[in-house]
Amino acid sequence: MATVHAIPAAPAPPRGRREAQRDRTRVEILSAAWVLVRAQGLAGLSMRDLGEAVGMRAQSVYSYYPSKDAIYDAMFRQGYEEFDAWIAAGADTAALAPAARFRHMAHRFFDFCTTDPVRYMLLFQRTIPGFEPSPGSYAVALTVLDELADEFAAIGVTDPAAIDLAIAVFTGLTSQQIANDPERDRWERLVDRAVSMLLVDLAPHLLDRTTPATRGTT
Amino acid sequence: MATVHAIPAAPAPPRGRREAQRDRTRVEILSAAWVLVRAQGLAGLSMRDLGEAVGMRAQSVYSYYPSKDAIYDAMFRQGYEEFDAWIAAGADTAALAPAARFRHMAHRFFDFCTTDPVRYMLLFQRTIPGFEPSPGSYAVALTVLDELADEFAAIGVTDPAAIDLAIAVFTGLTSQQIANDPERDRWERLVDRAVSMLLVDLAPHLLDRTTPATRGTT
DNA sequence: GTCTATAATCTGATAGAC
DNA sequence: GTCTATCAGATTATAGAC
Repeated sequence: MATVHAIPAAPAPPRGRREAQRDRTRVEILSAAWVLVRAQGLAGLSMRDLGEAVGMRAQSVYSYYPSKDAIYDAMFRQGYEEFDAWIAAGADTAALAPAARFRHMAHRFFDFCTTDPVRYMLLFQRTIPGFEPSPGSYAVALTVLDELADEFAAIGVTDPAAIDLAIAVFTGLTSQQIANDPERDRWERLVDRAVSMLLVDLAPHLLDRTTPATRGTT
Repeated sequence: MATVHAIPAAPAPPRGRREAQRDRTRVEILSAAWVLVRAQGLAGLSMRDLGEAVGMRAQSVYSYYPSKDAIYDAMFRQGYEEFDAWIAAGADTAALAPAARFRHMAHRFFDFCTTDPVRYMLLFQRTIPGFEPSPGSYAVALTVLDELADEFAAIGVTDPAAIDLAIAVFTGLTSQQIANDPERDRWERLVDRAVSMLLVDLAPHLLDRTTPATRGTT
């Protein structure tokens, strides 16, 4: 219902102390929402608990977010902004050879997902009942995924199907790890092997020199 | 902890008409639960709706299942029994060459999952709030997964890590398909490519027919 | 075996006082 | 901006009549 003109990842700077305080509270609420959701599951978030967690009545939360879905939406957006930051943080691997860089990226992606399974579910699965991201937040998601595609391009992989395949492989490993062995590393140990396997298929030119093809090293 | 001797998939036969009718009603309730869950999501199941769907009051459902979790548990078990039947139905591919059989199996697995996304979530993801399968149902799941491992063994793949990797790849493709492109085939089209890729890694001997095998024989 | 009645609790959300 | 009060409903589950 509200005007959804907000351009992705471009929050207007607060205009005064009032607005600054308000933004701070919004951030605090969002942060509390993440804590609750990690403890009770994505669908288990309730406005009551959320209010209590920030020292308010549930009703007061509505002064900051107009609905529960708006909170999910803000979490979705924030999650993708974190994913964006994650991508940017990988820039320091630009010096690595493409194959090594790909391997590095794979491990980092796996870590990004498994360190916060709930965030992973919110961003990459459709597990939440009636929630659909707003156009604005979805636009952020698409932008970030485009940047991920750029990362693939940087190591010479531009075929969209190849990128889909690679992402599917890593999300598959991730979700198996989260669902079936959350405390250990049964699938994490397969990341290297998956990388080698993928390289053969989608970037064989990267292997034409000295082919290390290490398997199973952690 | 409990005696896990209970042999999966061996319900005692009903002892009389009374019990037969009761079992029929239980089946009817379960079937209605699947319908509801497909429409409203796994977590959206309510006893009210379920009762209404079978022409009862919600309270009467408790005469057949002692709790909502018991219904989830029965669905979990039934899902794995269907998966078991799915495996058995693949026996007619025994005549195929191993690589072709593997390919066939991959496509069938993808179909099994995508034709009922909710079942897929219940069986292979941990998306449901507070539900844990009972020891009995979990034993069924383990048995069926063992049979799946036997299928891999039949085409010469016995390394547990290799099986984990293959399953992760196919569940990854599946869940991407379900979450991001439910009406079309963006990831389904990648199944063949994934199969080829996997074969190179985990069963190269199946591809060595035309080249001098210098890797050593079995 | 199904019902009515109801407990006990949770939910998201709104109105309006201060 | 936070509160009280409250709506209007949902939920699972139990007790006991018939």
